[in-house]
Amino acid sequence: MTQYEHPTRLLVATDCIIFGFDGEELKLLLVKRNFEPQKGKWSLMGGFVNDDEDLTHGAERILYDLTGLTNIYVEQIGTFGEVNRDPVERTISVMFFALINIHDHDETAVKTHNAHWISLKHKPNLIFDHDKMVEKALEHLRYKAALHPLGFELLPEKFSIPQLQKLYEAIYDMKLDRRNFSRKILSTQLLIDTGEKNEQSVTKKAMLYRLDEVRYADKFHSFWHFMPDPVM
Amino acid sequence: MTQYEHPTRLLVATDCIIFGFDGEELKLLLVKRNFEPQKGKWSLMGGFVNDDEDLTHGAERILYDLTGLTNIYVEQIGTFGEVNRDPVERTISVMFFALINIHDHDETAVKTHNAHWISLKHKPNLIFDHDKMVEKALEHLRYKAALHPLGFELLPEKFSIPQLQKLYEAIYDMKLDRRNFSRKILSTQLLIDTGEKNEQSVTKKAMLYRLDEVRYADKFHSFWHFMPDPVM
DNA sequence: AAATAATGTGTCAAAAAGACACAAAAATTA
DNA sequence: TAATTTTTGTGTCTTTTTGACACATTATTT
Repeated sequence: MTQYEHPTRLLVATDCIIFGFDGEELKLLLVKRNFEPQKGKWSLMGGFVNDDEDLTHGAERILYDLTGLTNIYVEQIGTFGEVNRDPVERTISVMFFALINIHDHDETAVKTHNAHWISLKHKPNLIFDHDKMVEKALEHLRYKAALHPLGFELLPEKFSIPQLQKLYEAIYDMKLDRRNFSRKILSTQLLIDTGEKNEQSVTKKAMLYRLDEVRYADKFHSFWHFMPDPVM
Repeated sequence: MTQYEHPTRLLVATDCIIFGFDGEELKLLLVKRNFEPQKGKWSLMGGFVNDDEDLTHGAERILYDLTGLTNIYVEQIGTFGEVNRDPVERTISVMFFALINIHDHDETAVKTHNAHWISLKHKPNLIFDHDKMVEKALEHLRYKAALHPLGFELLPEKFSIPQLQKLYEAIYDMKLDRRNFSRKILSTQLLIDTGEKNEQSVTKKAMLYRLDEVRYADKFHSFWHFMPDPVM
């Protein structure tokens, strides 16, 4: 047997929902399409899966093309396959969720693809079902960041606790108590004091920490019950 | 435009990982294949996605064929698409996770498909990457059942707290304290006392409860931090 | 009638979470 | 230059939740 008898073969694509954080707002890397179909409209970055290519490889290829980065935090978060989701031709799309440190990306590559970092709060409408994809990804981020310490993937190597708090406040769109936040974060023992201070700050300079990589890898899969219950 | 120019179109399948609980053990509904390829071997129930069929519809069709049930708890849990995962021909497989009350299924339909309920602990090796699929599904069940009250989907309409505890002990393969378990379950206020008792029991008959459907729907998405931290 | 097995409920101490206050650092302004 | 403002770091107190454990009840078996 070299082929199944089933008649239907479909286009398979990967679409990447790429999150970044600039210190204030949660952002998405979106593409303003300068090609058909839907030229001029906003969309996620995606591409078709090749014959000889694993799904994850396809996603990593796209992410590398667009950001110049490898070793990105990537997760598959689901597959959309409704018959009419793509008006041109039926396409199955596997969604990948990526978190990057926004300052690390290759700006030239981003420009080449006509991509832009857009604040989630000002996200334009996207083509096809890409809005639903973003929603799914955001839900996943909120779900997972409450249970695992993956927020660090969005921050620079050295960061302060107030910065981390701003990130969590951006993810959940809510205010947190500074003192309880700090206590909870420090109790995880995931942070190592660098001895340095954040010189960019306007007022009191905050202490900079870095992630304890060993402990992070070790504790990543243990639930940490971090955020208060999201009543979804 | 009626077609994209990209050359590669692939077979797309759905595979269903179906869990049931008999009061003692967690079970899987598996198929002993009486067709090629891999005739005689065990596998998950699956099928190719048709031209005019949504992914979820494909999964529900398979589940209905096999169990005679509709309104099953179903979730998409991921997509496997490695180039060589199916030795016959490259196939993308979208996995669906289903929880059913084992006593409700249609035995004739199950027999017709040469399917059997197999205890997870005695699961045989499955074809292709189906073992990895089961592992993924079990991980998902453990993850989700700790956070959402979805265990009830596996129980009959009326059930006792000790029955529920046995289910959780089967899912996590660990013993729980009876008194603390009961307290935590009752504090959710998801259970309604039916006033009846479990007459099948050999010794003291346990009180039977039923799910508060309204509260269940309402609270499903709020995290309930149910199990102790699984140190995965 | 005593022993056994399973069920229902209660107590107590430790840990975690939530609410809140005060002091220190660094820039701004009066 | 001194007071003011903003941001940061740390501590306390109370309430809630958790984990460990004991005892009484029900129904069957010996």
